[in-house]
Amino acid sequence: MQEVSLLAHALLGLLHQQPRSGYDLRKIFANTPMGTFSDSPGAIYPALQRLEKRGLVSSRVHASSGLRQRRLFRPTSLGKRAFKAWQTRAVSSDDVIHRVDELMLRFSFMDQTAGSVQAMRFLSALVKELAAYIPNLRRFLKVQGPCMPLSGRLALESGIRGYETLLDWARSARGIYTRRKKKGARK
Amino acid sequence: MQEVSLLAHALLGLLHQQPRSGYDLRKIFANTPMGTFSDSPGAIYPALQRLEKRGLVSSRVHASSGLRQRRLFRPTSLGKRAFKAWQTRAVSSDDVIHRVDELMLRFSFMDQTAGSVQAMRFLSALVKELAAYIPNLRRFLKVQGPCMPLSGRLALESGIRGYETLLDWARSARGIYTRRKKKGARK
DNA sequence: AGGTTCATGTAACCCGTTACATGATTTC
DNA sequence: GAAATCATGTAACGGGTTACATGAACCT
Repeated sequence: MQEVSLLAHALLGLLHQQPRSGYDLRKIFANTPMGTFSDSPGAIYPALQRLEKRGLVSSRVHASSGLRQRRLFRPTSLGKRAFKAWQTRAVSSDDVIHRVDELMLRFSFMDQTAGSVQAMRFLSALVKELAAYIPNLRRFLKVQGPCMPLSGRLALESGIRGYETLLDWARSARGIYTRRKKKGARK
Repeated sequence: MQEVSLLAHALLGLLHQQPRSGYDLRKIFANTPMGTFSDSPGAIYPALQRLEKRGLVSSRVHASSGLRQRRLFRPTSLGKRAFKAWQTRAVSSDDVIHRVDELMLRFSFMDQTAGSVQAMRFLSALVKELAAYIPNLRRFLKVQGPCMPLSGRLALESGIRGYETLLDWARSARGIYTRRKKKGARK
């Protein structure tokens, strides 16, 4: 699949849950914690058009029973495959350094579309990369900190704590999947 | 000041520390934790040109003693004023929801350019907005969590923990400034 | 009848990405 | 003298932002 924007992946993920219109998607971005994405029509409608042009979603106008007409989108089988391929890509150190948002989006829809085995694999890879990266940041802070201004040092400390929190989260999330799997096997 | 991109603000902040060339700035983005910004020449050189066109930075070619020529940039007085105005803007709930990165960048250079009083003001406002916002997220998780897929719920939990970590950090950072100020006053 | 919400679009602009280009200087 | 690094740029492309536009259905 040709590269598709982060917003487009968010749309594709949401369409995996159920068919939705552009307006539905806008409301999600406007009213839920997924609101880190833009809810502007100028972002969403063109993104949906591009997805359709690339054959990743299909749409049909619904004008059911006196309601306003809505164009409902759903992923095609190509779209489903492409989405899963994107989700299950290897987690690189570059992802951790430059694209944490994308990683979290990939995980958000993981067990619906790729399954819990993939989710665990993902979390393990994330733990590994974070555990490798955080010491570099700590080392940088230790070496460079003394010659940095206070606010700069504190800002860096904030970033590091964010990564540490993410690492804690990833470990506990992995634990949840592990316990869940054992319980499933015991049945 | 007309709106200027986040990257441009990062450049302007770094130029407040000392005059630098485009290449210097690229190296900073390539080799330090400020690497969330792009180090590509196609981003940085045009951004510097725009800053110069708007009168926020000035540049002069240095060809000192057998070295390669470097174009050194420094903020103009207009640039300094604009940067400080940007840093000391009120912290809105919208900033906390959609532009945390920008908030952290604003803080990163705070005590060099706006002073520690502004830094404390900023941290207090940040604490206030975060303390107001986080319960909304917790509430959403409690209400919507049960009907969300596991990975979605966990992703949201991760986001909330990130905000909680940021709140903890902001409180402790404020404490550091407060103690520092008292100590300064005692002298 | 008039205002609000639903619902879908378009167009200009800005700017970051990617890739390419160029030449000088240092290093081996 | 070849390779790597220093140093600065340009051009095509993609896509998000902002603002505007349109009309149907619903509410009062």
